[in-house]
Amino acid sequence: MTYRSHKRTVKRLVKRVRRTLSHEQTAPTGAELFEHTLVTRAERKQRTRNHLLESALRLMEDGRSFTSLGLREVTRAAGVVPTSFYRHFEDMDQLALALVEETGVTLRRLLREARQAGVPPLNIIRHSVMIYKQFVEDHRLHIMFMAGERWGGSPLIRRAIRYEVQHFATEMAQDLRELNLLPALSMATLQMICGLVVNTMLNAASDFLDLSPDQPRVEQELVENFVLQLRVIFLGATQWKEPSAAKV
Amino acid sequence: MTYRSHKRTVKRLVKRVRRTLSHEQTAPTGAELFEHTLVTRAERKQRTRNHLLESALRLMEDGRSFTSLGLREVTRAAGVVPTSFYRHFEDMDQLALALVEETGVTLRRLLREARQAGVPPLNIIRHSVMIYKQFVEDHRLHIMFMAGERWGGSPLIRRAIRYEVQHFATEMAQDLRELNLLPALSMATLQMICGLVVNTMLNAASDFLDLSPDQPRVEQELVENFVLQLRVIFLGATQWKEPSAAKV
DNA sequence: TGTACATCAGTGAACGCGCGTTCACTGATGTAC
DNA sequence: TGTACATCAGTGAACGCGCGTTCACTGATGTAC
Repeated sequence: MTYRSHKRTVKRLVKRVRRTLSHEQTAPTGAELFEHTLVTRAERKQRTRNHLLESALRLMEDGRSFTSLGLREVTRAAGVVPTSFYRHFEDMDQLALALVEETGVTLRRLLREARQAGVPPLNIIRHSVMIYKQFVEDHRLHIMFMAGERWGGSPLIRRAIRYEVQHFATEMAQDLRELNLLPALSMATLQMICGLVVNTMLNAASDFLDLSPDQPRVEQELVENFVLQLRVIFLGATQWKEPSAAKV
Repeated sequence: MTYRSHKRTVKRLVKRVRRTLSHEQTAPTGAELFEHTLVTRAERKQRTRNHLLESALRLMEDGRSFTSLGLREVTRAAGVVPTSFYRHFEDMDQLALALVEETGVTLRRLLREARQAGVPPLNIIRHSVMIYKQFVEDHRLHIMFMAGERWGGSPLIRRAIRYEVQHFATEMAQDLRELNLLPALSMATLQMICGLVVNTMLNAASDFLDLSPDQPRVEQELVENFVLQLRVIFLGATQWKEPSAAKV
């Protein structure tokens, strides 16, 4: 079905080329031919949508906030006309929510990979920090967006991000429970501690990402500081005594 | 000198009123008379400047970011004409820096007051949290601004805020050292821990301020969570063993 | 004390610009037969 | 396979609007004598 359509599209383009050659109208470019013959309409729509999302992220790359982005600016960067935007999102807020969603998926992938890798043999915290640092660098735009709009964005965006962060902390708590790393702690306490850990992670991520790449010395200090902070937290966690009669 | 000037100003205004009465020109309003006779030019300039700063803060009250504020918007809220802005700040960034400065002063006041009050007799952490919560509510606009622009604002603003926060953490570390609450820890370690504490404080502040005032239940949970997180940190701190050969 | 002059916080008109959104449109892709 | 028609992603012109910034100005305040 789709294949047939493609064949016909090609034929039509060939006709257009012939028309062009004889009448000197604008010919389809090579890229145009390539595009048209390779993908369905739905796929192309999806691709434009992704361009919009990517463009928004890239515009924030050097520290600008999402709120300061303009709709026209984003479409310009994505290479489409402003009105095209409305084929994909109702307004900029909806685009932001899509970005939050994407970031949430990314974060969950981090946990899933950690789960599959299992507990590293020794030096758990430093090992995890290095993996996390790599992860943050691999997804710097998403993480920057999330960390930056976490407290700064519109209330709508903020709530969506808070939800994702909470979700992440909960999943982390469940993992800790299953790995039996802190067997003495109740689920509520694990959750509280994971909240603290996640906040510390996000702060550290912002610090990493604000670094210019030519400061290995400062970077090393940040990593060290981050490792030590997590050690303090987990040291506190291992020493934690649950109150005999829990309130909640 | 100034007093004399005032007397003359009053006389001139009286003349103006007489002129008005006889020629039906616009008369100075009561407020105008009041203002003019009460303050010097420098004081009035300072007052307008404060109005600008306050207006900017108030516009951010329901969650908008500083970056999204317009110069005209701020002057409108302050009750002056847009061009007046330039008598006080070069641009919006400079106004933001003034706000950061103000917030820094405010934060230092918090520490000073804590220092004068001394160590509370028992339940140090919960006691401190309650004082801190009150403080955050008393200076909600400044704290909101700082917490919100901390990661979200322009690089310039972000750097200024980071500086203030670091300063605050350092001062806190010195206080802990002087109070001898954690005698086993080196200054570097104290600083690292205070960094963690300050981050946790700012996160908690953002949580407090995002609450609508009719959620006492959620508020209570937030306070509780905050107390527990600080306990974990300080529990970890008391158990901390400095490495035998410190690197830094 | 009064007078003549300087300062400068705040005014108001004007500018060019990019914004978000509307609308009717184009023409490749998709579907029915 | 070909034909006739429907769909709909992307276009391009147009709109009214608020923005930041410039400029020459006003007139109360401040100063010198």
